[in-house]
Amino acid sequence: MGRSPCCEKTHTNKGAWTKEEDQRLINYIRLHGEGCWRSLPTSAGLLRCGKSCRLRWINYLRPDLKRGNFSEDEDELIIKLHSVLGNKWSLIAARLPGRTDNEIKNYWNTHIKRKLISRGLDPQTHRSFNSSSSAAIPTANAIATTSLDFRKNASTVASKMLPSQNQLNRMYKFKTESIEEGNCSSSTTEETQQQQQQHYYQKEQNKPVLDLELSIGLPVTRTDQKTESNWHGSRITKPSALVAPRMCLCWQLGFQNKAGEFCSNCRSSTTAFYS
DNA sequence: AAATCACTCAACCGCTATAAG
DNA sequence: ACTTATAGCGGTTGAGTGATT
Repeated sequence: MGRSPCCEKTHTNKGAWTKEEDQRLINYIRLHGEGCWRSLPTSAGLLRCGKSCRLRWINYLRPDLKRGNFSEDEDELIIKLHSVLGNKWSLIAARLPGRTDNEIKNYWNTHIKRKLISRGLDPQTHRSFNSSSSAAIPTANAIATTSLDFRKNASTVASKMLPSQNQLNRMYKFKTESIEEGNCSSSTTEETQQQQQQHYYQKEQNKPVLDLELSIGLPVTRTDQKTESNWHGSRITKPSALVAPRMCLCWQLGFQNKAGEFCSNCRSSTTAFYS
Protein backbone atom coordinates (compact mmCIF):
# COMPACT_ATOMS: atom_id res chain seq x y z
CA MET A 1 0.00 0.00 0.00
CA GLY A 2 1.08 3.58 -0.61
CA ARG A 3 0.52 6.73 1.40
CA SER A 4 -2.72 7.48 3.12
CA PRO A 5 -4.79 10.26 1.54
CA CYS A 6 -4.18 13.84 2.68
CA CYS A 7 -7.81 14.66 3.25
CA GLU A 8 -11.35 13.41 2.94
CA LYS A 9 -12.14 14.53 -0.59
CA THR A 10 -15.87 14.32 0.04
CA HIS A 11 -15.78 16.76 2.96
CA THR A 12 -13.76 19.57 1.42
CA ASN A 13 -14.99 22.99 0.42
CA LYS A 14 -14.52 24.25 -3.12
CA GLY A 15 -14.80 27.61 -4.76
CA ALA A 16 -14.04 31.04 -3.38
CA TRP A 17 -12.34 31.31 0.00
CA THR A 18 -14.12 33.08 2.82
CA LYS A 19 -12.42 35.67 5.03
CA GLU A 20 -12.57 33.26 7.91
CA GLU A 21 -10.83 30.53 5.94
CA ASP A 22 -8.16 33.00 4.85
CA GLN A 23 -7.59 34.08 8.45
CA ARG A 24 -7.30 30.52 9.63
CA LEU A 25 -4.72 29.76 6.98
CA ILE A 26 -2.74 32.93 7.69
CA ASN A 27 -2.75 32.28 11.42
CA TYR A 28 -1.64 28.71 10.99
CA ILE A 29 1.24 29.55 8.64
CA ARG A 30 2.36 32.42 10.89
CA LEU A 31 2.66 29.94 13.74
CA HIS A 32 4.00 26.89 11.93
CA GLY A 33 5.46 28.17 8.69
CA GLU A 34 4.92 27.00 5.13
CA GLY A 35 5.16 23.42 3.99
CA CYS A 36 3.53 20.09 4.85
CA TRP A 37 0.39 21.02 2.94
CA ARG A 38 -0.78 17.49 3.42
CA SER A 39 -1.49 17.84 7.11
CA LEU A 40 -2.16 21.59 7.13
CA PRO A 41 -5.93 21.60 6.50
CA THR A 42 -6.67 19.29 9.43
CA SER A 43 -4.23 21.04 11.72
CA ALA A 44 -5.56 24.47 10.77
CA GLY A 45 -9.17 23.36 10.99
CA LEU A 46 -9.88 23.98 7.33
CA LEU A 47 -12.24 21.94 5.19
CA ARG A 48 -9.98 22.31 2.17
CA CYS A 49 -7.50 20.03 0.51
CA GLY A 50 -3.80 20.77 0.93
CA LYS A 51 -3.45 21.62 -2.70
CA SER A 52 -6.09 24.30 -2.44
CA CYS A 53 -4.46 25.75 0.72
CA ARG A 54 -1.08 25.90 -0.97
CA LEU A 55 -2.52 27.70 -3.98
CA ARG A 56 -4.45 30.18 -1.86
CA TRP A 57 -1.36 31.01 0.20
CA ILE A 58 1.05 31.27 -2.70
CA ASN A 59 -1.20 33.22 -5.05
CA TYR A 60 -3.12 35.42 -2.67
CA LEU A 61 -2.23 35.45 1.02
CA ARG A 62 1.56 35.52 1.07
CA PRO A 63 2.64 38.76 2.76
CA ASP A 64 5.40 39.52 0.27
CA LEU A 65 3.01 39.78 -2.66
CA LYS A 66 3.14 43.09 -4.47
CA ARG A 67 -0.29 43.11 -6.11
CA GLY A 68 -1.53 46.10 -8.06
CA ASN A 69 -0.77 47.00 -11.64
CA PHE A 70 2.33 45.87 -13.46
CA SER A 71 4.82 48.61 -14.27
CA GLU A 72 6.16 49.23 -17.77
CA ASP A 73 9.52 47.81 -16.67
CA GLU A 74 7.86 44.66 -15.40
CA ASP A 75 6.00 44.34 -18.71
CA GLU A 76 9.20 44.51 -20.71
CA LEU A 77 11.00 42.15 -18.38
CA ILE A 78 8.22 39.58 -18.66
CA ILE A 79 8.32 39.83 -22.44
CA LYS A 80 12.07 39.31 -22.50
CA LEU A 81 12.02 36.48 -20.01
CA HIS A 82 9.20 34.85 -21.95
CA SER A 83 11.20 35.09 -25.16
CA VAL A 84 13.95 33.11 -23.44
CA LEU A 85 11.98 30.79 -21.16
CA GLY A 86 8.65 30.36 -22.94
CA ASN A 87 5.62 29.56 -20.80
CA LYS A 88 7.73 28.69 -17.76
CA TRP A 89 5.68 30.97 -15.51
CA SER A 90 7.26 29.82 -12.30
CA LEU A 91 10.74 30.60 -13.62
CA ILE A 92 9.57 33.99 -14.84
CA ALA A 93 7.89 34.69 -11.50
CA ALA A 94 11.12 33.83 -9.72
CA ARG A 95 12.68 36.86 -11.44
CA LEU A 96 9.86 39.21 -10.49
CA PRO A 97 9.78 39.75 -6.74
CA GLY A 98 6.28 39.95 -5.32
CA ARG A 99 4.62 38.43 -8.37
CA THR A 100 3.21 34.92 -8.66
CA ASP A 101 3.33 32.58 -11.60
CA ASN A 102 -0.48 32.60 -11.77
CA GLU A 103 -0.58 36.40 -11.77
CA ILE A 104 2.03 36.65 -14.51
CA LYS A 105 0.30 33.96 -16.56
CA ASN A 106 -3.01 35.82 -16.31
CA TYR A 107 -1.37 39.13 -17.10
CA TRP A 108 0.36 37.61 -20.09
CA ASN A 109 -2.88 36.20 -21.47
CA THR A 110 -4.92 39.35 -20.90
CA HIS A 111 -2.46 42.18 -21.60
CA ILE A 112 0.93 41.29 -22.96
CA LYS A 113 -0.29 38.97 -25.69
CA ARG A 114 -2.35 41.82 -27.09
CA LYS A 115 0.52 44.25 -26.68
CA LEU A 116 2.84 42.03 -28.72
CA ILE A 117 0.21 41.45 -31.37
CA SER A 118 -0.30 45.20 -31.70
CA ARG A 119 3.45 45.46 -32.24
CA GLY A 120 3.11 42.93 -35.04
CA LEU A 121 4.83 40.19 -33.07
CA ASP A 122 3.75 36.62 -32.52
CA PRO A 123 3.39 36.21 -28.72
CA GLN A 124 4.65 32.64 -28.84
CA THR A 125 7.69 33.06 -31.03
CA HIS A 126 8.32 36.79 -30.47
CA ARG A 127 8.89 37.06 -34.17
CA SER A 128 7.30 39.39 -36.68
CA PHE A 129 3.98 38.39 -38.23
CA ASN A 130 5.15 39.99 -41.50
CA SER A 131 7.54 37.15 -42.14
CA SER A 132 6.24 34.49 -44.48
CA SER A 133 6.95 31.35 -42.45
CA SER A 134 7.07 30.20 -38.85
CA ALA A 135 10.85 30.42 -39.04
CA ALA A 136 10.49 34.10 -39.71
CA ILE A 137 13.52 36.31 -39.77
CA PRO A 138 13.34 39.24 -37.36
CA THR A 139 14.45 42.57 -38.70
CA ALA A 140 17.99 43.66 -37.99
CA ASN A 141 16.65 46.50 -35.88
CA ALA A 142 14.45 44.19 -33.85
CA ILE A 143 17.38 41.88 -33.25
CA ALA A 144 19.61 44.72 -32.20
CA THR A 145 17.03 46.25 -29.88
CA THR A 146 16.03 42.94 -28.36
CA SER A 147 19.53 41.77 -27.73
CA LEU A 148 20.65 45.10 -26.33
CA ASP A 149 17.70 45.52 -23.99
CA PHE A 150 17.81 41.87 -23.16
CA ARG A 151 21.34 41.98 -21.88
CA LYS A 152 20.82 45.34 -20.17
CA ASN A 153 17.92 44.02 -18.10
CA ALA A 154 19.16 40.49 -17.81
CA SER A 155 22.43 41.61 -16.29
CA THR A 156 20.68 43.41 -13.48
CA VAL A 157 17.57 41.38 -12.84
CA ALA A 158 18.19 37.87 -14.07
CA SER A 159 21.95 37.65 -13.87
CA LYS A 160 21.94 34.49 -11.84
CA MET A 161 19.98 32.52 -14.39
CA LEU A 162 20.72 33.93 -17.80
CA PRO A 163 23.92 33.29 -19.75
CA SER A 164 26.83 35.70 -19.49
CA GLN A 165 28.15 37.67 -22.47
CA ASN A 166 30.95 35.11 -22.89
CA GLN A 167 28.47 32.26 -22.82
CA LEU A 168 26.27 34.04 -25.35
CA ASN A 169 29.27 34.55 -27.61
CA ARG A 170 30.28 30.93 -27.33
CA MET A 171 26.72 29.73 -28.06
CA TYR A 172 26.43 32.09 -30.99
CA LYS A 173 29.79 31.01 -32.40
CA PHE A 174 28.97 27.33 -32.03
CA LYS A 175 25.61 27.62 -33.72
CA THR A 176 26.92 29.72 -36.61
CA GLU A 177 29.87 27.42 -37.25
CA SER A 178 27.61 24.41 -37.15
CA ILE A 179 25.36 25.88 -39.80
CA GLU A 180 28.22 27.10 -41.98
CA GLU A 181 29.77 23.66 -41.97
CA GLY A 182 26.47 22.09 -43.04
CA ASN A 183 26.34 19.98 -39.92
CA CYS A 184 22.66 20.46 -39.34
CA SER A 185 20.93 17.85 -41.45
CA SER A 186 17.48 18.13 -39.91
CA SER A 187 16.57 21.46 -41.51
CA THR A 188 15.32 21.86 -45.01
CA THR A 189 17.42 23.85 -47.48
CA GLU A 190 15.01 26.77 -47.19
CA GLU A 191 15.11 26.73 -43.40
CA THR A 192 18.89 26.53 -43.45
CA GLN A 193 19.05 29.50 -45.78
CA GLN A 194 16.80 31.44 -43.47
CA GLN A 195 18.89 30.51 -40.47
CA GLN A 196 22.04 31.55 -42.30
CA GLN A 197 20.41 34.80 -43.30
CA GLN A 198 19.33 35.39 -39.71
CA HIS A 199 22.82 34.76 -38.42
CA TYR A 200 24.20 36.99 -41.12
CA TYR A 201 22.03 39.83 -39.84
CA GLN A 202 23.17 39.12 -36.31
CA LYS A 203 26.79 39.08 -37.41
CA GLU A 204 26.31 42.34 -39.27
CA GLN A 205 24.92 43.92 -36.15
CA ASN A 206 27.70 42.29 -34.12
CA LYS A 207 25.11 41.74 -31.41
CA PRO A 208 24.62 38.05 -30.79
CA VAL A 209 21.15 36.84 -29.90
CA LEU A 210 20.33 33.93 -27.68
CA ASP A 211 18.75 31.35 -29.98
CA LEU A 212 16.98 28.60 -28.09
CA GLU A 213 15.84 26.68 -31.13
CA LEU A 214 17.52 23.35 -30.75
CA SER A 215 17.87 20.79 -33.46
CA ILE A 216 19.59 17.45 -33.48
CA GLY A 217 21.06 16.23 -36.69
CA LEU A 218 23.82 14.01 -37.93
CA PRO A 219 26.78 15.36 -39.89
CA VAL A 220 26.13 14.75 -43.56
CA THR A 221 28.48 14.00 -46.44
CA ARG A 222 27.91 14.38 -50.16
CA THR A 223 28.15 11.24 -52.31
CA ASP A 224 29.90 11.19 -55.71
CA GLN A 225 27.89 11.32 -58.93
CA LYS A 226 27.09 7.84 -60.24
CA THR A 227 26.32 6.55 -63.70
CA GLU A 228 24.15 3.44 -63.81
CA SER A 229 21.47 1.72 -65.85
CA ASN A 230 17.82 2.39 -65.17
CA TRP A 231 15.00 -0.14 -65.36
CA HIS A 232 14.89 -0.16 -69.19
CA GLY A 233 18.63 -0.26 -69.71
CA SER A 234 19.39 3.43 -70.43
CA ARG A 235 22.50 4.92 -68.81
CA ILE A 236 21.65 7.68 -66.37
CA THR A 237 23.78 9.91 -64.19
CA LYS A 238 22.58 10.06 -60.60
CA PRO A 239 23.32 13.40 -58.97
CA SER A 240 25.32 13.55 -55.76
CA ALA A 241 23.26 13.35 -52.60
CA LEU A 242 23.55 14.29 -48.96
CA VAL A 243 23.88 11.19 -46.84
CA ALA A 244 23.89 10.82 -43.09
CA PRO A 245 25.91 8.01 -41.52
CA ARG A 246 24.15 5.06 -39.96
CA MET A 247 22.85 5.94 -36.56
CA CYS A 248 23.49 3.76 -33.55
CA LEU A 249 20.48 3.40 -31.28
CA CYS A 250 22.31 1.49 -28.59
CA TRP A 251 20.53 2.17 -25.32
CA GLN A 252 23.17 0.75 -23.01
CA LEU A 253 25.85 2.75 -21.28
CA GLY A 254 29.42 2.09 -22.30
CA PHE A 255 32.71 3.79 -23.07
CA GLN A 256 34.20 4.67 -26.42
CA ASN A 257 37.67 3.39 -27.08
CA LYS A 258 40.66 5.71 -27.56
CA ALA A 259 39.96 6.07 -31.25
CA GLY A 260 36.46 7.33 -30.43
CA GLU A 261 34.76 4.29 -31.88
CA PHE A 262 31.47 2.84 -30.67
CA CYS A 263 31.21 1.30 -27.26
CA SER A 264 31.55 -2.44 -26.90
CA ASN A 265 27.77 -2.82 -26.74
CA CYS A 266 27.41 -1.28 -30.14
CA ARG A 267 30.09 -3.46 -31.67
CA SER A 268 28.29 -6.61 -30.60
CA SER A 269 26.22 -8.43 -33.18
CA THR A 270 22.93 -7.70 -31.40
CA THR A 271 23.18 -3.96 -31.85
CA ALA A 272 20.62 -2.31 -34.12
CA PHE A 273 21.75 0.26 -36.65
CA TYR A 274 19.49 2.59 -38.57
CA SER A 275 20.37 4.77 -41.46
C1' DA B 1 -32.75 50.62 -16.73
C1' DA B 2 -31.97 46.25 -18.66
C1' DA B 3 -29.54 43.19 -21.61
C1' DT B 4 -25.48 41.86 -23.62
C1' DC B 5 -20.69 41.69 -24.27
C1' DA B 6 -15.84 41.77 -22.95
C1' DC B 7 -12.54 41.37 -19.65
C1' DT B 8 -10.16 39.88 -15.40
C1' DC B 9 -8.34 36.77 -12.25
C1' DA B 10 -9.00 33.34 -8.48
C1' DA B 11 -9.59 28.75 -8.42
C1' DC B 12 -9.76 24.37 -10.41
C1' DC B 13 -8.05 20.56 -13.45
C1' DG B 14 -4.85 17.41 -15.14
C1' DC B 15 -0.34 16.21 -15.70
C1' DT B 16 4.63 14.91 -14.29
C1' DA B 17 8.29 14.09 -11.07
C1' DT B 18 9.24 12.75 -6.67
C1' DA B 19 8.49 11.13 -1.96
C1' DA B 20 6.53 8.04 1.23
C1' DG B 21 4.72 3.73 2.76
C1' DA C 1 10.13 -3.09 -6.33
C1' DC C 2 5.91 -1.44 -6.46
C1' DT C 3 1.90 1.50 -5.49
C1' DT C 4 -0.09 5.63 -4.16
C1' DA C 5 -0.08 10.38 -2.54
C1' DT C 6 2.05 14.94 -2.68
C1' DA C 7 4.18 19.00 -4.59
C1' DG C 8 4.43 21.87 -8.15
C1' DC C 9 3.49 23.36 -12.62
C1' DG C 10 0.94 25.07 -16.90
C1' DG C 11 -3.60 25.23 -19.01
C1' DT C 12 -8.40 26.20 -18.55
C1' DT C 13 -12.72 27.66 -16.56
C1' DG C 14 -16.29 30.47 -14.87
C1' DA C 15 -18.02 33.95 -11.52
C1' DG C 16 -17.78 38.67 -10.86
C1' DT C 17 -17.53 43.22 -12.75
C1' DG C 18 -17.38 47.10 -15.76
C1' DA C 19 -18.38 48.87 -20.44
C1' DT C 20 -21.36 49.22 -24.19
C1' DT C 21 -25.64 49.04 -26.65
